[in-house]
Amino acid sequence: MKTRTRFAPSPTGYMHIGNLRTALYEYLIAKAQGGDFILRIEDTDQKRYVEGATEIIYNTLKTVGMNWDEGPDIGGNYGPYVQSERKNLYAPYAHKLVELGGAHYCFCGEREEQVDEDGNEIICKFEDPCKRIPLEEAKKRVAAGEPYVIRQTINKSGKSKYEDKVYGIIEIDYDELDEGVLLKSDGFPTYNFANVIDDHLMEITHVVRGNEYLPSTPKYNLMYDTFGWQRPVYVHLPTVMKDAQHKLSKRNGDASFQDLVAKGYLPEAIINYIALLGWNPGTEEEIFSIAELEKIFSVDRLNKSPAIFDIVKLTWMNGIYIRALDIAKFHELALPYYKDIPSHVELKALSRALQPRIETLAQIPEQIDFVIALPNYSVDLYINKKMKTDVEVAKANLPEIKKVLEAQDEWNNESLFESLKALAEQLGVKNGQILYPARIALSGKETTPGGATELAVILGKAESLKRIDAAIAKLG
RNA sequence: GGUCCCAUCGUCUAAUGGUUAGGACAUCACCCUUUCACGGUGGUAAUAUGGGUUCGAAUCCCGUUGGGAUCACCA
Repeated sequence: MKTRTRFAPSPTGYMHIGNLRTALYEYLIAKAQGGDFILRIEDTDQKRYVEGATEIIYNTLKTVGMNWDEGPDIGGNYGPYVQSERKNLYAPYAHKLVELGGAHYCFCGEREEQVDEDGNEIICKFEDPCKRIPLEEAKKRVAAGEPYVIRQTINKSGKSKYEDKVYGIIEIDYDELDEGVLLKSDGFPTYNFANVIDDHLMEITHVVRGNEYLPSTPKYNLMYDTFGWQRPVYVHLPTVMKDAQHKLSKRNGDASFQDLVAKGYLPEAIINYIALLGWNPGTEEEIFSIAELEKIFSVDRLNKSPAIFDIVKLTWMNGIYIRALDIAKFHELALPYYKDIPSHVELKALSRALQPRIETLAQIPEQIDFVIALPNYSVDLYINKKMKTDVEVAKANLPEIKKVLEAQDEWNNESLFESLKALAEQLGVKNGQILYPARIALSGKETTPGGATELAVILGKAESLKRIDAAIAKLG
């Protein structure tokens, strides 16, 4: 049988990292076995629907290259792929389940507050009195227009048992399972019901989801069994944590995929990083494209313990991806961060200097502020022990540097470096005693993206000479 | 609280009864060097805890501790 997995998000807002990782594993499980990856929108809770949320889901999946084989926008043989459009499909199954004894009509009405301590009000959930109403009578009340919901009936005792691909055998006592609502009074199914019906009708072979569903899975199995349907293979995933105590969640303002992209992280790096959060290839390699992951992914190597999302390691990995970019591509990505740059600046040279030095694109502005305007720096910057240079050295050498630069025709890194090195030799001083003061004069900063000659190329000849002049004046 | 799940360096993880417990990030030191990076070399750093089983346990079993999940007409 062809492997089919689905990503079934609710359109409730941004795509957070845990969600994206779940989608990724669903995608990879399907693709590793030559199967299909289906996108299904679960919008049965009308109250939580957020406008534009489905577009975010589409865009995110497309950006990272997780192309779905069937979905709301492209259709498929198992549509529709939006649960609200499937609304009329669920009720008949719910009524059928009642006939089969797996569910019952419940007229308890909505409970405002449930009483915990010795109150009798929570009995509806575990031992619903409505399930003792004779079916014929219940049907009459339904036909008469009395409001009702359909609840799951759990009459079994003993232990339920199933196998999960990650966690192994899970046994839960039937007494622990609540008789939850399957069909709401508004006629919509709950997740508990809709996912079973849809996964069956869409012939989903592997149900992949967060491990918060581990305890409720026996309820779904009961339904599969009652309908006489084959249970799917279960793959429950450990949680992605923010720290040892807290789950990563959008509500707490934790980074979403789009937040990370906005902060200058590359989608490829994000995918690579989250693939390794709870899974490993069994080798010591860490850098994988999604296409490579499709080839080597296997559920056997999925981990069961929760993993903490480490932005520091993601940042390192992002740096790897940035450095691997060809310079034209990097330049294109960097361009939006080049704001307020004067026209004399050589942007290509700037990109070349930046690429090996940054780990996220968002680090660009802090690196290039000196290009926009020379900071009002302290002359103490000219003091550097290792370079054997100080204010006096700068004062003596800067006018010589100026002469060389003025005479320089070929304004590129190699030629400039050769010329200044020659100057050092001619003056009988160390390279650093020329290059260090030059760099400070050009940038006014202690650390810069590149050495003196690289900065000169970035700034251009006119601006460079202007800054050297300013430095000479400053030193007095 | 009941139930379920989890537990190797600070973090992500490898080692499916026998390894000097390996790698990566971070961190520290050194090298390279035209500042800073990049790159290179090396160091610090872990089997939560107590019992078993076994010739031998990170690995299997039980308890303890710690953490997470779940118990909605949310998904």
